[in-house]
Amino acid sequence: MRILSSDLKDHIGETVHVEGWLHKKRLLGGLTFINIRDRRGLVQVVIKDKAEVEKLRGLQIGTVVTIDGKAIEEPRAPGGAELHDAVVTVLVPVSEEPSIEIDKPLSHRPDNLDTLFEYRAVGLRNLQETAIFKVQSAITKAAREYFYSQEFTEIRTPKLLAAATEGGAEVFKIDYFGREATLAQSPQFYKQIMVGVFERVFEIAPVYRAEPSATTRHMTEYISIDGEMGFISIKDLNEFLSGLLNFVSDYIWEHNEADLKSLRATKPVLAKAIPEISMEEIHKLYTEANGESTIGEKDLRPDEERWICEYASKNLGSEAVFVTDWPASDMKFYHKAQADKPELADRVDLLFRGVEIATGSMRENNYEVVLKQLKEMAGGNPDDEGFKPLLTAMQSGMPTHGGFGMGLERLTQKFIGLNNVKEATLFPRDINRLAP
RNA sequence: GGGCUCGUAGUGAAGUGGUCUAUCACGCCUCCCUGUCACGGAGGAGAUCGCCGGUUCAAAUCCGGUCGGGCCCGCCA
Repeated sequence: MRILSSDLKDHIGETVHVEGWLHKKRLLGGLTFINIRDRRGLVQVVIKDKAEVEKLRGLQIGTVVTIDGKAIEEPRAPGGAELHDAVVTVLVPVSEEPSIEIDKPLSHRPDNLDTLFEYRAVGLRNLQETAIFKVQSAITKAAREYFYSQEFTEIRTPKLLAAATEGGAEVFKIDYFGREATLAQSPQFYKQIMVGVFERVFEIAPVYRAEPSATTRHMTEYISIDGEMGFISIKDLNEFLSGLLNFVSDYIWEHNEADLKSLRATKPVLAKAIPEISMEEIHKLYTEANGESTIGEKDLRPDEERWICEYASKNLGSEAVFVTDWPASDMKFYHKAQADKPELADRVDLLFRGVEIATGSMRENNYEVVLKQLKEMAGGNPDDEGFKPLLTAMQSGMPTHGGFGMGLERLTQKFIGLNNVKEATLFPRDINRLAP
């Protein structure tokens, strides 16, 4: 029966069977140490029999082996236990040396990212890389748990669409049996429609954006954590996002502390209720502090986003901050303007450690108003098959509702402290990269 | 789309006109080594310095083009 690396200490004195990948060889003459990697981590094997060592001659890291040996308690071994009197069986020999190292940390310098991604198939076996994606897996799990705890229903919506509808970002056009189709930029309309069904829904799925952006925070395909809920106000939305971010942070630091520490991540300081600052106020503060005026601008500059996060960290006790009161002139047709201040949109952006990780807003739920906004703000045709389902839902009874989209990779990047969002992506897609 | 910047063994780096027949580290190969865990030691193989053209007695190094990256801005998650 196979024993996993982390269970070795429970089998001291027994002869056990281990299966995994050769991860490291250290030959000291009469004594050889090898590390075997399995899904839990590494197990150290000590081999004295030269004939057993010879079985591994010429074989590279990655070779798939089984080891039968005696589990020994040994304080000098990592984890306090190791295997002795090992019998090695090579299951899959590997003679090609890896193009990129997998037993030492890989370079994440911006100039070297291309190499990092080029050799992803083997480079991801590097335990430092693995740690990033174990954390990401935990983030996804935590987010999902939080949604369920708040009575959300998980949904799946199509990514192949008839037409570009949402507006804003560029869309990918593809050939669909001779017709033109597009790839979804977001599940926006579908999740709103589903509020009429389930009241609270979420989806964690890829979205596609054909923007020719070449920055450390953009990709053409990324995972969007989308939530949408009915019978709420913008305050409820902020409260939910505060709860979500705090829950995820606490969860990963409880369950993945070793991974996070190995990546030199620090646990973020987050206010239970993440502080809110209006865009106007941020412009004012930034202008006062930096002498460069951004007053009146309809968006935050990237540098402003970084600065306000520093500010919030120092003065408001939170490394995340909400940006509220966005100008209505820039809002999308399905957004809702503030009831008492129609020049402002009921929208909020969540900034975390210098970047925007989520955008949320209240949606216009009045059919007549949505219809008007669609025509006037988006120049859209209500009879377009892309708009019809949403409008039908509006006609069929939609409560006040709102929701958000959050970038999983950006969230991962910021929790860990990676420089580029692509480092938090197994196989990143950007304007230049379509493989591996 | 605009601006800036980089390209040297499998990987990461040094070298900014001549002694470069290109240096170092990791990895790889051979040998030594009984407590390694970024093991240590001795030796070895591996690079037409992204590509094309130009300047020069002489180019990895200077210039032009080209291809491929990266960073910032716009836009966004």
